[in-house]
Amino acid sequence: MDFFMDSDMYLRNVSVDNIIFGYHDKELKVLLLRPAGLDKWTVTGGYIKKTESIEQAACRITLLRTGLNGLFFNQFQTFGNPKRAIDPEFTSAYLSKIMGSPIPKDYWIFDYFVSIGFYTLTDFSQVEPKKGELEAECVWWPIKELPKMMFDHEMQIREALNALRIHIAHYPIGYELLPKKFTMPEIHNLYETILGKSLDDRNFSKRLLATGILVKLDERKKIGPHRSPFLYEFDQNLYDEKLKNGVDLVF
Amino acid sequence: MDFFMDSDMYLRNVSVDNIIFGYHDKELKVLLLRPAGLDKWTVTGGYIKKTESIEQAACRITLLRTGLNGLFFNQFQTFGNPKRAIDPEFTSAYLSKIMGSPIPKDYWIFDYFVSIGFYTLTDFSQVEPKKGELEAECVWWPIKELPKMMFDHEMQIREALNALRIHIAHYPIGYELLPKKFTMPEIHNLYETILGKSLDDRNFSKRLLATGILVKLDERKKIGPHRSPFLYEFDQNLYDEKLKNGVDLVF
DNA sequence: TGAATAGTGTCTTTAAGACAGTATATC
DNA sequence: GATATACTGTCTTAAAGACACTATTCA
Repeated sequence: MDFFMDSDMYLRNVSVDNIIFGYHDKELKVLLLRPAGLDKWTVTGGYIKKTESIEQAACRITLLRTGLNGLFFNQFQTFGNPKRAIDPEFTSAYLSKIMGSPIPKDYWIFDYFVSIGFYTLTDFSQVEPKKGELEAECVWWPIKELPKMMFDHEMQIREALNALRIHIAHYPIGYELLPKKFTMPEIHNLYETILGKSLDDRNFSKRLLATGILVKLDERKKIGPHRSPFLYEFDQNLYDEKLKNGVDLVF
Repeated sequence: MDFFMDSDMYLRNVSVDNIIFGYHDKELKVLLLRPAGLDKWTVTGGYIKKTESIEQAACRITLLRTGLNGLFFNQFQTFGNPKRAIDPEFTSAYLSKIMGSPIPKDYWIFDYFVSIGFYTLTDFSQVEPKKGELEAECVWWPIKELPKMMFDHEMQIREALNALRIHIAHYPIGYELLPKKFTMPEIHNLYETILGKSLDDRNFSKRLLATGILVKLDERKKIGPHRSPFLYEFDQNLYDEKLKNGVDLVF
């Protein structure tokens, strides 16, 4: 694993945790890793190269686990306190094994790590999760049934979701999470799923259309034995402008 | 200076920058330091002890510069990219002088620092700024006429102010910035000053009173050859509850 | 009585929120 | 025609925003 072999490449005592949310078909999931030999899970994360920014580190981690570049992401909170020092269970299971020789008790890796939290959004149906050498699994977990988590990662997911909910009240969302052409019920479901509550369909479409970011197409989606919904797409210019300057969509 | 003498006390490659805002009498200021021998200024900041949390570090820095404890503060953003590597001007002016011997070019202090940004609020009339050994000055600067700043600190101040403005749209403010008893015009000025725009006095008091966080006292403030305004104080319980659960005060 | 600031009420406009019936596609 | 989902309009209520006159204190 490159970190221990090339530890001079990385900044010390600071790392990035990247909560990768995936949405598809009414389901919100989060990408988690299970280190080999443990039955606890972690969010994706990694160290920061001396030559890259923290944002570049977050993107690199996303690329590593999803194979995708250019996804929407946001910094939401930085965590740092002495209780975040490395988990003894993790230590015994890995470090000495990997390092070969016994590790001095005052080795710097035992100091605590400040962790910069980002969240990233994608459509999980487009992603083949990629585990690393040290992990047994890399899997999308439904946000409603998380497994046992290591460190403070469950809290981090909670805080990330909270930040995401605040974010979508002030900026448009969906570009990275929906197919290029989508129906009103689809984007309605997206909002309901992320916000975790049901939204009146009439008021929802009224307000969303009022923002102007949607373009109604002259085309319907065929979806079985009932009325076919119209397709929409985002007005790229308007969407980008609202992403920059904000838009009120408090539901 | 303790950092270089006891560098083992501190986390590496990560620090706290603390933008201390001060308000008094229609003026918003920020506490800045001028390192001796330079004509550029910095915000307050410091390193993080291995035994303390990032929040404790921010409070320690506040105490160091203001002598005050228990002020309101918030984390707002973390900055980190290779361009934040130590300023050569700063380096030549200080480091080698302080360290005595020549500093190896690959010494870890030349790697870039991730900086966790906090902002803190206080009433600047209550504060006697305290400079450290390495600084020539520690002074309150009006937010509207900042001097030449080092690093990315001008941007940090801008982002901190932006975060503060968003904050006061969702949480009450004033407890740390106003005297215990204050008048409606005084708190009106506070909001106008922080938001940087004028607010209709009738609508302002209507909405602020509607939150219930103010208690009107049976007492007026004597202020010269004109009508004396009533004094108010915060309803501590309501204020604390709104600080926790939020309140909408978008002006 | 003049100067300076405090204090307050109404109207208009806009947005939020509640609510239910019709339309369409397929079998 | 049965079923399943799409689609849409109106009314009520609450809040935002614009706006101007009277009250008080003191010199």
